[in-house]
Amino acid sequence: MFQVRPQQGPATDGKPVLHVLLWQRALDPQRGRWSLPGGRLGDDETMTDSVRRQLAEKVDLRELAHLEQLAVFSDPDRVPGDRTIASTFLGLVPSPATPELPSDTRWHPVSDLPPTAFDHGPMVDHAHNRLVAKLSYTNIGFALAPGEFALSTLRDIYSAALGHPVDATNLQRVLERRHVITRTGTTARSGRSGGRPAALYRFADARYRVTDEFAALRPPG
Amino acid sequence: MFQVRPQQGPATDGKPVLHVLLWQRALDPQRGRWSLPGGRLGDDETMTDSVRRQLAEKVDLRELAHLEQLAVFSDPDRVPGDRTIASTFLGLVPSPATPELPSDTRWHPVSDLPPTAFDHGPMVDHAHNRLVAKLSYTNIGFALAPGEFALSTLRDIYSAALGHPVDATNLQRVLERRHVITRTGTTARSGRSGGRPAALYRFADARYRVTDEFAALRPPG
DNA sequence: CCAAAAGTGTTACGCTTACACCCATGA
DNA sequence: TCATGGGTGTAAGCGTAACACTTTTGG
Repeated sequence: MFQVRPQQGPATDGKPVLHVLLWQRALDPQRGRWSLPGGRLGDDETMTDSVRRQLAEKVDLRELAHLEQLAVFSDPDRVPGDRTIASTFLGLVPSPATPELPSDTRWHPVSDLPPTAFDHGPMVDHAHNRLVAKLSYTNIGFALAPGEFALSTLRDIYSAALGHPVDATNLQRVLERRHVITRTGTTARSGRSGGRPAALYRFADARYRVTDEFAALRPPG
Repeated sequence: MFQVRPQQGPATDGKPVLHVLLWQRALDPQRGRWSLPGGRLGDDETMTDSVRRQLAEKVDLRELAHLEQLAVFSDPDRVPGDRTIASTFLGLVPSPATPELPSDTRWHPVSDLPPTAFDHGPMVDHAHNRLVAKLSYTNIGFALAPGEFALSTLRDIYSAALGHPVDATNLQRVLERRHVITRTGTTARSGRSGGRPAALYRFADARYRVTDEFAALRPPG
């Protein structure tokens, strides 16, 4: 479960950074290490249903804008004890939301993960890679962005999720040409330091769609 | 399991076409329909091990040049009876090989599938889509091509797998620039109808590699 | 009037497709 | 020498990144 949120800590400038939701294990094995939310699959539920059920214990599911199956981790020794197979999912939470969290649960910057349990570190890496790729050729950004937003906000979100700077100008034209975002017609008020008020946009669809099979958002340089 | 092989049948010109290996069910449920090879996962085997074990019953595994996990199908009603979850794999067999097959097993053109069992039709579609995508940005072609080949042969293979015409000239330059293929230095003899002898190439690596994250092989037009 | 932020116009570049033209061989 | 297939050179198209310049607001 990923969300772009302001960087924590006193000495930081609150710049938006991609975070992942982790949960600290209270019991052995691997007590104290951080895990992805999850659990066992019930006999009569879809995997998706199961994931939603597991996540409901951690956050308010109304915040979940996208949920999608990713890879399966099936090494027989990936966890001690009985053999278990983990099917990972990509969940996305839009940016301004601040779901209440249980005390054992916390958002962590993906670029600075705490010690992770089992194979959950590689799982996060893999999911992040998929997110980066999908930002290029789908409209998946809708699940990270607010309902309406200024382009500079969207740039910050893409930049955080992709892990490299993004030019707002070019992002606008790319996403408009693909009909991924449209202007609402309204404009935001300008901030206290002045500046021209920004036009507001929204995503054209609130459902996952492949918009351009061969598109790319490249890092600068 | 995919392979590019000459089109079957009397009235065809033997043009290479992408085929998938299917197996005809002898027993109910769905007797007579065609299935992907597979079976249950043992307690102490990796999924990959399990797949290799299942496939060994159908073909000589030395022919298998690539094997990779794809999506999981987990709808509780996808098969009757006990709830089962299917994890699909992409297997590739190089082109000139002609593995011996059991009598209930046959190669079928992916563009003309027989009635398939359960959800195996969508599974084949999905695997084909992944193959097409990966031909663009990885060296996965090595697993469909012979050890050495003329460029026109490789063009036929790519064309069959992608499902659209491919220009041999451009394929050469694209794959050479990415260091996916290299010249062997030798040349093939020209066919009985004359023509300039073709230079022979081989794939630089015989292992799966992402060669260019943002590359594309587009259909003409 | 100045600083700050947003938006526009334009150029440059990389990668891919398209296609006309030249090369080598067998009959 | 002609037909056939292989190979080279080159141009065109498209999409994206880069960046200078203009517009609109607040102090």
